[in-house]
Amino acid sequence: ENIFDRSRVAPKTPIKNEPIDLSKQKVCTPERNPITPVKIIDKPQPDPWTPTANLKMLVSAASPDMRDREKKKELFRPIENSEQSDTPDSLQYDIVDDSTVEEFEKQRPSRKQKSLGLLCQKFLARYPNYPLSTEKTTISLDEVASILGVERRRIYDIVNVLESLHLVSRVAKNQYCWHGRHNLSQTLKKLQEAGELQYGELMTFQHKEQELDYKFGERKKETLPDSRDSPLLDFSEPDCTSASANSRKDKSLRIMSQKFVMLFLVSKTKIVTLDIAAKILIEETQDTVDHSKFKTKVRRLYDIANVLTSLDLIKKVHVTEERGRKPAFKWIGPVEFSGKTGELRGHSPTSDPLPETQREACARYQICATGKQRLTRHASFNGAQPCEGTRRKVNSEPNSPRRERQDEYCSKMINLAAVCRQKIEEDTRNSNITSPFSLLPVPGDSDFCVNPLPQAVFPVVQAEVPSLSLPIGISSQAPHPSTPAASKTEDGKPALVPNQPFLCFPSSSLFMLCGGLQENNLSEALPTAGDGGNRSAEAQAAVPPAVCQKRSSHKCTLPSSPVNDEEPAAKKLNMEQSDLPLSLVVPKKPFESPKAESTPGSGCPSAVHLETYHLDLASPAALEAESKESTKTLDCQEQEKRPQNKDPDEPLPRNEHMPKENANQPFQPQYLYVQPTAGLSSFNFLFSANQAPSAISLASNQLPSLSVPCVMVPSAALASFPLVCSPSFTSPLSPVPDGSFSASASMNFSMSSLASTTPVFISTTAVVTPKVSPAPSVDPQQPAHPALHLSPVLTRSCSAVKLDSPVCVGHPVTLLKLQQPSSAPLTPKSIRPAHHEAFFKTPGSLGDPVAWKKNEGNQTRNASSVQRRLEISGTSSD
DNA sequence: CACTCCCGCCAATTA
DNA sequence: TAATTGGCGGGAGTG
Repeated sequence: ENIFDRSRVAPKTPIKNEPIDLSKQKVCTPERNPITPVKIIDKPQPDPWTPTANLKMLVSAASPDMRDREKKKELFRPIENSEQSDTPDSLQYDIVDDSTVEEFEKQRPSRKQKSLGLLCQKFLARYPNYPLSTEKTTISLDEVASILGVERRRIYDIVNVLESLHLVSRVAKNQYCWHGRHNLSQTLKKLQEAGELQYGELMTFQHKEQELDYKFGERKKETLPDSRDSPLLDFSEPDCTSASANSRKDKSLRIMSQKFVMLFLVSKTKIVTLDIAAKILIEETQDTVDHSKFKTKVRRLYDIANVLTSLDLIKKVHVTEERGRKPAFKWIGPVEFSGKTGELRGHSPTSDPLPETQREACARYQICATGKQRLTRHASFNGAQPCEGTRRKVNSEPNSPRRERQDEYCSKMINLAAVCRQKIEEDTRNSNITSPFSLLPVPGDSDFCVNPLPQAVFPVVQAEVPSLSLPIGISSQAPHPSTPAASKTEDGKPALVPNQPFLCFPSSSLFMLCGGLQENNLSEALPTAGDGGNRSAEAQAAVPPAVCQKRSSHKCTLPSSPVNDEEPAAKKLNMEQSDLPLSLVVPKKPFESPKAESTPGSGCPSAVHLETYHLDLASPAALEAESKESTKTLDCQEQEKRPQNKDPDEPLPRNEHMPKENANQPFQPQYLYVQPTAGLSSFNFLFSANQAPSAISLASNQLPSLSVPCVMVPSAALASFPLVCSPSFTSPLSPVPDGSFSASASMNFSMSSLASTTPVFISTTAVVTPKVSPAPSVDPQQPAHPALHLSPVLTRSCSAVKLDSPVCVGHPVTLLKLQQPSSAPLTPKSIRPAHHEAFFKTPGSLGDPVAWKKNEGNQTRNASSVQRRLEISGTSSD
């Protein structure tokens, strides 16, 4: 009875505005019913009708005893604390109020009232977000359960999630210690780092999926724990952790919660769809996932999501895909603090609200290959290690040791990739080729904008996909391996193009690239793949930068890493290795490594490299590279200046802008290429929007020719080359020196020639060209018109772009199609990007030695039939 | 009908 | 062995 009364009273009393809550609670609690207030809310209504209501009544009645005892003890404290210190969350309180209100309104016990989210809010309302450091608040499960009027089981659900974020820790049986959000930022940071490592590594490595899959299937959770879980979990807080916690084996809910959070932190878009998350979290995966298992996973994710929502870390959104809308959650909590590992910001979650953070997160590229094929792996870390800033905690070990984990990761990644791929495929098929873009067009919300798939999870996937799809359409042709080209990609391995930052992947139908990739990884990986001879030293230089970026972006940024890079560079992209596979080239981000130095090739190139580095993340760099290659000549001239400037400046500038790392990371360019079935035939380039590391300080100077990040896929059959520029470009940006990609940049491309036949798309929004017809009539030779010039600006700008929008959204896309006569993809191997100019050539066009050769002349691009070259540079050529 | 997700059985762990 | 934890999935509420 008391309860009821109170309920009425209480609810209102605590009105939100004031600090009320605290006071309320205190007030109430102290005396007799400490608890009541909360419960009250619920009870009032339920009582009468529901069967359960009766139970609850009973419970509540009974509970008082317990409550009293404990409450007196502890309850007060929390409350007090809360009052004092924090800035309590208004939310919680508010919520309470609301609930109360609702109660009145409805009297039913509606299911909603019993939701885990609401329960969690009530739970959280009891404790201060930022409790005084000195006091520890202990939480008694029984007590809380009785107070809140729910079964213990539910409390476990809440506590487990909170524990995963270290908001609480288990002290003993039935006892948890409330830590509040003081350590939340640290925890998130760690999770982010862990997530990057995991996923990042995955990306880099790939094993045969199959094998992995099997293995993984077994292991499941455990894997996680290794790398990150333990750390996360473990890391103790000063206050209360108890040892006991450790003992527990993996608790799936906790682990799932962490993984789920990691997905958000790693995701560029910060949006994760439930189904994707579920798939990723299911070890086994891939296609086969059992339906039932999937359902179960989704249920759990809802549980977790409800708690996270109560914490205001995520919110529900809907992502509209082609097919329809899907439930998804968007991260609204602090984003990245990551940059500075060392620093923890303590409580202030918001530490970095800025884009930077995002960028950072994004920074590295991730690449996923899905489908049967495998991912190409790159060894990421090797190179990376040096950089390590972030990872440190994660891996204590050196690279090698962790194979297992890696494997695991790989598997996960694979799964993810597979999932994405499936979707993509489906989508594409369904919709058809063209559609993809259309999909993209997102309007406004960022949330929504995202593309269906990937979006949520990995940024990469998301945005890109759609765009990619286009190409697919094109694909009509069969793939053919076309080019023998220079590249040597070995089997499926990705190859890197030396000068440029590209990766070639062999066959797989789909590739996902995420911005962050580190060059390092690539590079390393590449080598394995086959580095073949291409690597030109020069090019290498360029590459290296990328490496740095990757991991720790921060550190890396610098130059040192570059050295390593070289190797990678060597790799080239030839993709042909396999047959059809498409090759993707990912531009590396050249982050700036100073080292770029001037490299060898022509002076220009070096400059370019540098730029890229800056961009590093940003794919832009890649673009540049390509462009360089192709066009290099042209651009060079212009750019030369820049380069020159750059060189000297580069280093500095970067610094300025970016605080390096941050900048770097931030952008991750993400590319996704999906090979249409046919796809191979054509060459597709994808530029990611994001990528550009805006942050990067690409100074204009730097910009070398192109720093656009691109992905090239050669498709033999298709003659066409589709180019896609990621939205980023499109973005408005004017030429921001900084790195933003300005529209202008896009403009830069000189596509004019292309225009007619070749379809070029530039749109801010996603444009789809479905048809790009493949073969276009375009003449390859045509003129070079096609050449694109990317102005330096672009590159720069690119970087900037990334911020917000993830790719998906409105990025404008530009597609260029070029014919490629030959299937041979290009292999820039030799590339040296040196040129100032950025040249984009298609393989075919390669013919021009000019550009290419510029660097060395050696390149053999014979194979390719590139006919067109794109110049990207401001005006130039053409 | 699809999406959510509550509820509580029951197994695994602990005490 | 009893209690605590927590995986799991049926199936109900909601829109």
